[in-house]
Amino acid sequence: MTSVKNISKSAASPARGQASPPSVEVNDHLTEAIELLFFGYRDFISDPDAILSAFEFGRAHHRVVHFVGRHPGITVAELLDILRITKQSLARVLRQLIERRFIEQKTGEKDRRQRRLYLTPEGAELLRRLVAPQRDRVRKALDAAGPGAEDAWRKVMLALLNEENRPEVEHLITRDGK
Amino acid sequence: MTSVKNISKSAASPARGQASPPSVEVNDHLTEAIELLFFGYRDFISDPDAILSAFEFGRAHHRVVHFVGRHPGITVAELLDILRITKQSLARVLRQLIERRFIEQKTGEKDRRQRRLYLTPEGAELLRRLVAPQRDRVRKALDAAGPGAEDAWRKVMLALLNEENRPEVEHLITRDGK
DNA sequence: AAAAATATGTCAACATGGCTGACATAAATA
DNA sequence: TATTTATGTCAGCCATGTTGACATATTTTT
Repeated sequence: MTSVKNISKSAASPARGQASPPSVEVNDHLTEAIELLFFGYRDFISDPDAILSAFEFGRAHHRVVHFVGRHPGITVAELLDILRITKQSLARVLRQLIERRFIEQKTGEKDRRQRRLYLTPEGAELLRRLVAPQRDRVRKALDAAGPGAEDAWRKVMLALLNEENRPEVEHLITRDGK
Repeated sequence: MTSVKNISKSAASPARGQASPPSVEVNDHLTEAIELLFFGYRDFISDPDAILSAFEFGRAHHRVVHFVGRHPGITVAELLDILRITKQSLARVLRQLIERRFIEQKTGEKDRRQRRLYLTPEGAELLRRLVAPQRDRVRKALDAAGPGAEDAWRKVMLALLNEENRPEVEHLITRDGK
């Protein structure tokens, strides 16, 4: 039996590193921050995966369900703008979500070319289950970091965005209806 | 000519949302934080992609180059622990990086079964180019958020980690040599 | 010394979710 | 009426994850 099996160790033990000190990379706070983002995001998206696999869905489905839940009646074009993927990529997961009745389409009232997207009750329930562990995680992290940390954290996260995306994202996350 | 082309809009205009107010999702600070992570990470990894594509490399290569650069002499098993992928997945990108002389292997001195990994000068140069925009981005974000924001941000990011990974990551990002 | 465990590599097949290109339809707009 | 827009769809490609099986060299255990 091989020791390094075909699985990534479930709770990876610390790399028992004999690795010698770095050559090219300096160990400054910036590099540490880069890795915090990498590891933080990795863990952040880990919770929903187990839930999704029970439905035979993937992260792509998660994203669609999330943003349709946040923006009921969103059009396909708007969703594409948020996700930054092609309509063909979206179509694949969207079709599955519609077939399995997690999302429904309604023809736009003003513009009947549009297919406005809504969560069904099942879709809303799925979203609740997906979002719960992420909310927990964020709440605990903000609590643990102490009062005032939230403001600073948000400022940094917003400032990480590409300049040109900042207005959009500020609008999206506050969802002030436009 | 279709209006929603086969490309994700380069600098997506704000979703010109007629979307009605949310039903299931409450618009609290936690949900906003979740989306900040999503959008923040999305932009954060966007810079290196252009550079990588010029080399016909992908994000998988980036991750390998990054962690080999940070931990010269790292073993394959250790790298697998960090990346949490299978050795078959790693093998594919590692082979390419070795063939094209961005990474080299040296048989372990103590344990001759090990293949310790090092960046070649070309690999180190590639890493520098990949990391530069990310460092810039983080530095600007921390500056923009004002003094003291860095500490709070780091605390939150660390607290976002799975409990069991926290010691490992703290060790990795500070790389205090074990 | 022989047996077992470990570190690594490799082949083959498959799944997910990106991508491009081409084309189709219905509805709105010029 | 002609064009543009919003959406959908087919076909195929690519990157990067997965599992399972097996091979080789080396170290460790018995």
